[in-house]
Amino acid sequence: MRNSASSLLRQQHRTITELKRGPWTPDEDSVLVDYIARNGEGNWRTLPKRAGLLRCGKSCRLRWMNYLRPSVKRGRIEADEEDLILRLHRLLGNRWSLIAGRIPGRTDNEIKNYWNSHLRKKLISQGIDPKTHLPVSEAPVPSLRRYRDIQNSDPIINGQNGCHGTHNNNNECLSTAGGSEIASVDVTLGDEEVGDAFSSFLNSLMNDEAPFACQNQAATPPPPSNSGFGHQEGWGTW
DNA sequence: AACCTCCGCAACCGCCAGTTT
DNA sequence: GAAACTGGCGGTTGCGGAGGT
Repeated sequence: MRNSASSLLRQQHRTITELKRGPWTPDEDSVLVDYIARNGEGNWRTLPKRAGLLRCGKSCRLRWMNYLRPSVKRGRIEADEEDLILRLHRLLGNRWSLIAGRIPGRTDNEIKNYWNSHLRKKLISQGIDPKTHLPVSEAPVPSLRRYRDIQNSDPIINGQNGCHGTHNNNNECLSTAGGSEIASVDVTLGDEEVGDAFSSFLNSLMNDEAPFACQNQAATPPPPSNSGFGHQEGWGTW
């Protein structure tokens, strides 16, 4: 315990005395880009030292992921992208990385910022609860029936716009289950049963079996990921 | 011109889950 | 099996610019 405490202190001391924070300079950007071009991504912890940057690995990763990657699309969010964000958020909630994975070139950070600064306010001004996507006058917790209505009325979710099956962690289509399964759940269930069914639906989302279409499957094979949902927004070297 | 407020966005923080030792 | 390490995620912060007074 004492070892880890002193290690932490050393780490903090190092952070305070050696590591740079705040906005990145063009010079730092080019060092990072050059390094990754030569050596590829990964090993973020040791990357700064090897690249000669006075940043923590986390900061380097964030800068690369959100700003420097060639696949990152800059500029304003288009109307169709906004529409897609709204629909995906209605289904997934604040699962920014999952949402970003379905919008080529956009990062989770960008979508999160756009949501918080634009879309959330837009919905509120329209009298819609940004959490439930329902009119504020309605019950805060969506029922399964309402959930089914959302799915049936949404071409992205109900599969009229591309694939609509289950996906694994690599964002590959596995089956045509998912949305249609949920949509076919008996809506005459009692409150508790509805709660259970809804919970299981949410669990399926937690396993990335989201019943919505992903339009970019073929063109954008995702990188392998060692964590739950995978980071699906890019397809460079991982 | 100076000050204030608001807004957008880059960056940071804390936590978690998966992997490695 | 436990601890340490690593990468990733979502929430939050704070800076800088724009616009208003």
